Amino acid sequence: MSTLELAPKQKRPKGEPCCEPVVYPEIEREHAERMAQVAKALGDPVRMQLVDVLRKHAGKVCVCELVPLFNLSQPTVSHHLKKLREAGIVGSEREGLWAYYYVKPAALEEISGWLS
Amino acid sequence: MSTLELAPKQKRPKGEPCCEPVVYPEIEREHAERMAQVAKALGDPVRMQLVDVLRKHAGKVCVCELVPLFNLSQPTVSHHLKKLREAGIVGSEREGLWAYYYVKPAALEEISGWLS
DNA sequence: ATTCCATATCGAAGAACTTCTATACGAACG
DNA sequence: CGTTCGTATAGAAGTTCTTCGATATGGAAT
Repeated sequence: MSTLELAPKQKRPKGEPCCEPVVYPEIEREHAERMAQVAKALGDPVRMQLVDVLRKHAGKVCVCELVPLFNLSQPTVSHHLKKLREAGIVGSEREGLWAYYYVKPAALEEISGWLS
Repeated sequence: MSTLELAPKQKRPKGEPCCEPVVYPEIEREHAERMAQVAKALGDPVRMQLVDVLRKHAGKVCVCELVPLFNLSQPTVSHHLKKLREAGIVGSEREGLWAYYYVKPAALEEISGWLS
């Protein structure tokens, strides 16, 4: 998409289109879709706070500690964690009865780099 | 949504305590909601590419140049631009028949800072 | 004035999301 | 074994999203 150039505006031609034809940025499409997937996963206040807690903790956090942070049922928190896992933002491990979640920083690096 | 107060963990009736020491959130609910709103607006590939185009051009871009970038109807692109405007990510100006959109960098700074 | 043009809004269809309750699963305890 | 506990999944209800075609809006040109 960096090679994309937008034509300057011209006076309105009678029967012709308003703008020059523009090349679709195919190369950047996968990039945008990957970042949009991550952004979408972060686009919920509950998941945003879940990620923040996991990030600040810089280690694994038990689900049983995450559930009481919200006025939500345990299955709902589990659902949000699953969404974050599907987006590649977090990973999880089982230890006996308990499940521990942690942030996978690589998933956030692409969008973070794009934003800055 | 929860105010993110941490309830004390209940330990298992028998055996070891359920979890590691409690983790406290470092971002407030309103902060998370604001950033989630921006992330949600970016959580669509079309809007992600729209913002990318506007950012790379570092100026105002006519809607008529944005529409042919996508295989979407003009009302759909207009709808996505409206979502970005509602999230504070872009602004728009009218000049005669044409509408020009531009990025408002401040909206991206908060989430950008949080990510890095 | 009237017609044309670029954009925004409306209304609807179908998909996806968030949340719940109920339940299933697997590990640990007795 | 059966029970209990922490977690995940299933199914359903209600809401929100994405997209379209149709139409409205308002500036510009004839």
